Amino acid sequence: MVKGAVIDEEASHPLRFSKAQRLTRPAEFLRVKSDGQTRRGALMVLAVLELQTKEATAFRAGFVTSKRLGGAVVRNRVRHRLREIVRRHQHAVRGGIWIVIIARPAAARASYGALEDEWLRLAKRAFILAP
RNA sequence: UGAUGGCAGAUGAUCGCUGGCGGGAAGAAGUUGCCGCCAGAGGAAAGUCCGAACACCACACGGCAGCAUGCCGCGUAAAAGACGCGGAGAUCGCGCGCGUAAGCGCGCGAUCAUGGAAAGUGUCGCAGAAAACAUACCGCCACGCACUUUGCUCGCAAAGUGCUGGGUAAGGUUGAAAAGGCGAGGUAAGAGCUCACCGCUCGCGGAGCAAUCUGCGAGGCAGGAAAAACCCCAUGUGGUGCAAGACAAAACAGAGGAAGGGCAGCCGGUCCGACGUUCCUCGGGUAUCGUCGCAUCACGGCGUGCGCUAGCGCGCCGGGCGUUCAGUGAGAGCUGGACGAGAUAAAUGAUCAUCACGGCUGAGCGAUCAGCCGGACAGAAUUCGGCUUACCGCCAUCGAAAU
RNA sequence: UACCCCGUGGUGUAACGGUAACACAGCGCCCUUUGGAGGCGUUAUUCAUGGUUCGAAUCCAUGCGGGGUAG
Repeated sequence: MVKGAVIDEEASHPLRFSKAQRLTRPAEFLRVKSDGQTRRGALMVLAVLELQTKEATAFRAGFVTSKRLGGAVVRNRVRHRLREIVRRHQHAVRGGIWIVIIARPAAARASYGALEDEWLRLAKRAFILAP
């Protein structure tokens, strides 16, 4: 009864993407970078780490926008767009993985649509989309 | 095209992000997620160039060193230290006037880190005689000596040349800069040597809060530039920065006390004791998806909860501060209303539509319509006051130039 | 976020306030049958803009760029 109410509440906002679903600690980023596999694109680099845990937890994502992209405004905009792309496609991604998206300098001038196409292409190649 | 001031597109939809308050749910709790309401970047939030608040560390007193500042007045929390406003002076440019000239006066504009070069040390390349104590190169000048020529009254005169010592600083070349300028007198030649004017310095008086200006008199010219060379004088000045710093508590060092059996460990002495063990208290640095600092306030009153009290937390009302709007006032100001971001891999967003704005193209006599393109610089990070730099454009006021 | 340091040819370094020097690299020419070595030449808005000064790489101010330290 209580559990059902929780499910109903979650279903009312299916596209929510809170901080708990993001990678925030430096150790987590280092782990994905060293143990994960990377796919390189023109606008971004996608790194994926398979977790060994048995239970099917939701995936977690981290975003890297270095100073090479530009000023604070440019970096914020790119990070917002990448987060928006992952948020909108979060139900297409399977669970049990950590992913890190590193923006490359060309992403500073790319539009939202270009970033979205690039992300979908890389995600397909990395086999992280749900069946 | 310049100055000053203002603005930094709006509305809606869908999906989200962060914080606060209220509600209710899970959990032992820290917390976690849900629903509703409210709030959520700038004129530069930037650079970190100055200053302040605040925090910690250091601190007997005096001095030195170092650093900073440097015309005057006022304002500000900020004495001469950030800065603003006003004034004084200097330099440069333009125009006008006076004057033979040197120079002076007036107006407009721009710039100025604007104490001291008569305390000292050092510097001023090349060129030039000389670059700072004028030891004077070419010169100029008269006297003396020697020689030559001419003249004649035959040892003197004139002219010229050379030399030693002397007098000068007028003129010359150089340079960024040359020892007051210019005119007249004066002299063998010259020189402020003397004089007029101008500049300079000093003294006295007047105006001004002051910087400074100005009148009169005197001196006769010393005192080249540069202190963003060292330096001197005066004044000010502890250091580090919110990653400052405070707190919490797990584990781990360490200290003190108590309990307990003479043993599971070990030692001394021979049936007692130390270390160790267990518990309690104190305690240091470190780690932390930690908390506070930190979101306008070390203010007042009332209510309420906790507490023996002191006091602490929360709410409401009032007050102060800041921003902004409205009214009033010549202005200073006064009155009233509204509002007060707070993240931490770091919120304030993404997408779409409509309207407004600017530009271009096309159609139309025109109002206008259609299409395309554009919207900059840039993102709070302890807070505040300045400065500087970046910036698509739009609006208002004032001014200038050209056509 | 706070603080600190550094900017000279393509690279690494020099230069009391007085003509920007040296090495290596690059390019061109000479020498050589060819190449190497060697010789000669060339390559600088001293990060930018102002200021002080007769004169600035140097002194001063501001900006720009780069790097570092602190959890």
